[in-house]
Amino acid sequence: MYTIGQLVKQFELSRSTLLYYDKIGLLQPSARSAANYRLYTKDDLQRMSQIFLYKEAGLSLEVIAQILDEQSNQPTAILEQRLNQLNTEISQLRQQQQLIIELLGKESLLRTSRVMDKAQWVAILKASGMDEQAMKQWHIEFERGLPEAHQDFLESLGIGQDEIGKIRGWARLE
Amino acid sequence: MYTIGQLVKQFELSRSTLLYYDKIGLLQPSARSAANYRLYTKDDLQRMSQIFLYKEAGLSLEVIAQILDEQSNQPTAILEQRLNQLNTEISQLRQQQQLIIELLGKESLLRTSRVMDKAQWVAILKASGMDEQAMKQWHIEFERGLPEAHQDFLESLGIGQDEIGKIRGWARLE
DNA sequence: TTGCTCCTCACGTCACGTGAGGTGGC
DNA sequence: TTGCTCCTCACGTCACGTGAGGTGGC
Repeated sequence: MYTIGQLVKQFELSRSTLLYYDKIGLLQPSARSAANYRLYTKDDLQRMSQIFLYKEAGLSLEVIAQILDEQSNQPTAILEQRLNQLNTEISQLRQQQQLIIELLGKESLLRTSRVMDKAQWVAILKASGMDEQAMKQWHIEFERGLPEAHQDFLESLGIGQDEIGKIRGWARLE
Repeated sequence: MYTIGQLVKQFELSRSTLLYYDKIGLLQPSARSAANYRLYTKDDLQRMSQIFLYKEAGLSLEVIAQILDEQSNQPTAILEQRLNQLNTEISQLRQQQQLIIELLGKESLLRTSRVMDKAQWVAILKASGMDEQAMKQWHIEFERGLPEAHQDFLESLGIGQDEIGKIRGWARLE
């Protein structure tokens, strides 16, 4: 049996987090001491570590409760859904980055910031010995092997949807 | 003079958003009609479009208010800070992606998801004609031109910090 | 009178953090 | 008695969304 303070040390979380999980029914201690202290069993710890894992994947507590309490709903579908959501979230954040770069007047910051643009990327590929022909081939292979990731990568360079469409178009054809 | 409904149409936002901005003092209409309707002037619209822009960059309303009300605090520093914050946020989301991929048992989903790993990336580069030597050169150029982005890119492939350290190490030396 | 736009509260959200005020075991 | 860990409310957070109940202009 473990008290709330011992759980706090095991997993790195706060006392109020545990209180909250108890309140919403996500993790309720299996027993109470004579002095009304919360007492957690090993099973409770087990459940807590599951919760912790899914939280690291960014799932909401409501969804985590669903996974843990209804075996019917397999986690696979939910995780795949979260994966998709992550893609949209990341691309939104990248759009914010591109906007800020624009607002800042571009040139000065590109080297220290971690945002790349098309010109820089091409320059690096050329400097390492790639020619036009090889780059074309690279798009073709990228599109064939990982079409979604290809789209995503081009977006990350701040290339517009129209140009991305063109690139992917000829990459698919050849 | 524009009513709240007209603002709602101009910018695509909700009535309650405007009410909220009024309440917290971020955007208060310059006048009221006889019937106590909020009346916004062109200056108010101007301010609203500024707010909208900064919101798209992901700034909090509190920070936006600071930028708009105190000219002293130039937006540049704040925007650069947000840029850094975006980098950490994005890399956190990528870690969530990598974790989910692990949980899902990897293989099945890599093609449809947008997450790449090292092996796939190398395969594409090779298929487009790059050899070991050229890849080494590519790391060297990447490190020289955009060191931060290089780190970031390697992280996005799910490569561990230790291996990243090694790669960047020899890329800097040669 | 009927629609429509507008008004002002007040409460809910998500995952806790932060007191305030109090109790039990060494 | 002193520390320490624990307890139970209750209120705050951020950027709104959602009613409830009511008013003014065509």
